Amino acid sequence: MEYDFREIEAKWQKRWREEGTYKVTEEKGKPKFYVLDMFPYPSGAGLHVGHPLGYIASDIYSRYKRQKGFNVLHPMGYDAFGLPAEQYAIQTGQHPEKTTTDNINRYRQQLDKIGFSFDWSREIRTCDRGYYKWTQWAFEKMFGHYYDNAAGKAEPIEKLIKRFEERGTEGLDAACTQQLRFTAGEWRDMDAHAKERTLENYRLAFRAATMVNWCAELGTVLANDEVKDGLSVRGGYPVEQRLMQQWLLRVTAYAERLLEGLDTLQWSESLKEIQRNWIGKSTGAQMFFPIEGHDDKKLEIFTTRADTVFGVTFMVMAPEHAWAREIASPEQLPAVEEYISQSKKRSERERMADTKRVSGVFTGAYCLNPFNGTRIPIYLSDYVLAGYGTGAIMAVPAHDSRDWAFARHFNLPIIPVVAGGDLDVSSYDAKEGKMINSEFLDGLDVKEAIPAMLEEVERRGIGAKKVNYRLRDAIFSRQRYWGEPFPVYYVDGIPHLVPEDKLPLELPPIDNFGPTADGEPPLARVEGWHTAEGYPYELSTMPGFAGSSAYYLRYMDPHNDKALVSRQANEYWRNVDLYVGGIEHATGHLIYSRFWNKFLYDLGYVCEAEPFKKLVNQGMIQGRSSFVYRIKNTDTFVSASLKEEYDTQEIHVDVNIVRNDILDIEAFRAWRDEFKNSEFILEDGKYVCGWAVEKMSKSMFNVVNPDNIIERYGADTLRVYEMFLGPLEQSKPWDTNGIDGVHKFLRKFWRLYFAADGTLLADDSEASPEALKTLHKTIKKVSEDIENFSFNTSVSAFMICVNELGDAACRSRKVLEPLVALICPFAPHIAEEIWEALGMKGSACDAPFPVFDPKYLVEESFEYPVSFNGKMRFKKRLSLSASQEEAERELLADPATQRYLDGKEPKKIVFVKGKIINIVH
RNA sequence: GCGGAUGUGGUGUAAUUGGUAGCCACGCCAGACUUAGGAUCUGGUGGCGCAAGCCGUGGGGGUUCGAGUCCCUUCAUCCGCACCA
Repeated sequence: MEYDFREIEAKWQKRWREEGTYKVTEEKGKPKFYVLDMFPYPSGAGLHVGHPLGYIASDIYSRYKRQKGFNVLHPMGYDAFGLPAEQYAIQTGQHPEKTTTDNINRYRQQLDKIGFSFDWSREIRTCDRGYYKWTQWAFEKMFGHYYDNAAGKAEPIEKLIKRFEERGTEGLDAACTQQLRFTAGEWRDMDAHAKERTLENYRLAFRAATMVNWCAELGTVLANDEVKDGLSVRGGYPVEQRLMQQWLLRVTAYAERLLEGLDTLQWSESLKEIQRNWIGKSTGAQMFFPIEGHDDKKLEIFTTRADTVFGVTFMVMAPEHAWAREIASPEQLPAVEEYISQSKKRSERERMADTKRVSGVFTGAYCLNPFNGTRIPIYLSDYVLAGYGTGAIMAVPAHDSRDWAFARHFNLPIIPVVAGGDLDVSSYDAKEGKMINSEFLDGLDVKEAIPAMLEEVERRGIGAKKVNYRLRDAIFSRQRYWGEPFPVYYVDGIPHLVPEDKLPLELPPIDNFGPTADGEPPLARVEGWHTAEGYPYELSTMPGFAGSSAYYLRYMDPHNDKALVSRQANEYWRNVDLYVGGIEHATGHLIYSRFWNKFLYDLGYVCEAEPFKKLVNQGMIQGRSSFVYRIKNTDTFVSASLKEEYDTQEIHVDVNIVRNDILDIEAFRAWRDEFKNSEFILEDGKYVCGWAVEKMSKSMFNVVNPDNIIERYGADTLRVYEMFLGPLEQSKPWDTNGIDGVHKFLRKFWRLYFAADGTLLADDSEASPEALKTLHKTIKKVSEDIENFSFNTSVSAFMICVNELGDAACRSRKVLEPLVALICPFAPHIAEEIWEALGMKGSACDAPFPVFDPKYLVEESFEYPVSFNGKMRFKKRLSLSASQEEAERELLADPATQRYLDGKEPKKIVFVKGKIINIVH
């Protein structure tokens, strides 16, 4: 009986489904382990072989942990709201709900064939009303809270209102959009609109008019992480800056905690670094520079280099700065107006595109250096951003390259205050060297001068130490249909929440998905999109990241209609022990869900401050495209290594009709009509294709579908091969060449247990020491590899194991039984089948994972290398019990040693761990 | 510009963490078998050389008895941020 993977895999997948093998419940006293994959967005194209890579790795780890005795939560679901389904709906008129359901069904079929140990009873879909109820609920909680910096946590907005009534803003330290100052009396005098506007300055979910990334083509705004190089990530359409009233989440309130929390996480350094850069903390000072002729105004700036204040030769304000017109001198005002309107016209994209161009205008106004009273001219320039710091800087051209370029362009003085560098060539930006021209700082090192100056700034009352973050609040509304509706209605323009017991506010059906004629979001088309009293609901919907921000919590308790997650379930499962997914979510989902979790943590709904303890980023699977070379203007194709002799054109060819770079010529002729009369110039009777690594996509004809692989080789082969391909975290091209090796390995594995006629070979004979050694060597290696996510090397270890046991004709159950349990995480179907054939109890996936016993690896003698002057010459076998002196004596007596020493005396013999390694002579 | 990662045979990769470079596979070569296959099995396969041997981990330098691994420098590729003061 040969290894019939088709029958075996169908049989076990059916049994797992029917018996609910992978269903888990909370079990007090049994240690839990939560393994999560980033759930997929079910696109219309289905899965290609790259998608399951991370799922296979996490499945191996889940199965391993399960065999190690853990209660493993390993769920799966779908991130089902989002733009592509809606774009498709606009093009075809098909309702996103239908296409999404179709796609999900297709995904599920594909996933099921791979043999995952998901507990599907916990499946969630972000577009289900029972799910998005809790997305809306969390939003309402954010609306109802503000962030108290003094308390270091979110607090109910009622507390803030009470405070305003009693003391106004006095002593308030809260996260906000703008620093406001008002008294209790002023608060009481505000009308309802003013009060709400004031509260929205503090709410964690709030409305504000902000510059947003507007994508006209998609008809919606996008978050910063949804835009790349001025184009939308989805679709690649141009994005422009626009001032719009939007809902936002005050993510910045948590900037410091998001940063600090990183130190507690087992994430890759590179990913943590990406998040640190995105949060962009910088420590420095805010300082006030008096403006000449405006006694009531001091120009506020932020700097990280307070030490260079004696090198300030001009000031720069962003063109959008509130005082830009006010301080301009009458002579300069027209030029200032002109510059402001010009830079308004330039989009963010243009500003990004020519960062080298220097532009600006003198305002005619002057500041006074608060340290030495020097008059400093104030300029406007768009290299200063309105949205960061205070929108104004002190310029130190000697030590900042942008200030240097500006000074050169406008012929402004450049005063060095740190020794070093050649200021005729460039500025000297390094934070090292001795201070000069700086009065009391002279002679100090920069590293000493910075803190000394900060002290001095505070002592003289010129400013204060200040921390700035680059992180921005997340824009939370999308002018689209296929997303969570905001549970918000407006009374006289003031937002009110849909009562919690009325949630969810369901997404109404619709049949035209485009924006309305006057540019309103699609929900404006819905008749009756208002409360019973007739108050209109919010028209925009929530962005894609809303539904994915707390989904890991919902898996803990997916059917609960009283809470997002019950306290009991949350306290058992706590947080995700292992999260596997792509690095592309570094500045999106992985920031938002940490924020979301910390917010719920502050409110006491969850018991862990961080959602994902350990995170592994699987690499991207790229495509490996194949090419044929057509001689221009002919139907003749020339084999790859001969192509230089002709004038050829490179054409992508479907990788599925190429094997080991050899083209299937008949299949090629049949592939497309235009190739049916092709002629070929061969080499060695074969047509060899060229190849290149490219993104896996239909247009490159390099998409490989897992269903085809499974059909031909089986799911176990696919699983093992995907792991064998290389290190999990590394990006690599998919190359179906080589899969035969893995498939051959599984067949060899099968033949360890079954003769050609299907009879079981395993018997009760004693295991040979060699076989036991092989087994335990493999257990050791595989266990260590799984813990280190080094699955490719464990596959190699299995291959060596099978080769050795095959050569030794090992039949002992003492070796063959543990081996099944060992391979089960990788190839569960074949393992179950053999487990059953061996007559073992229960299921292989519940079998205890074999434990390594070092006693089987103990040897009496050891082979070690002998090198001379570091050059390896021969190997020698030595008794392990020998002392170093004995070993040395025996080594020197060896004729081979004498030969290499060639009569010379050894100067030194180097021993490491009792082994002789090197003889120096 | 700043930050991070990577660089090893024809290909994917491995290397006991400073100790025999190339494990395990793919491919290729030779052979066996055969109901001729996209089958199976055996042997070989880093380069140069008939050989002893020499050379080899992007390049150059260093530390060390010994370097793919550590340090300096340089080049290339990929990723993230980007006028963030």
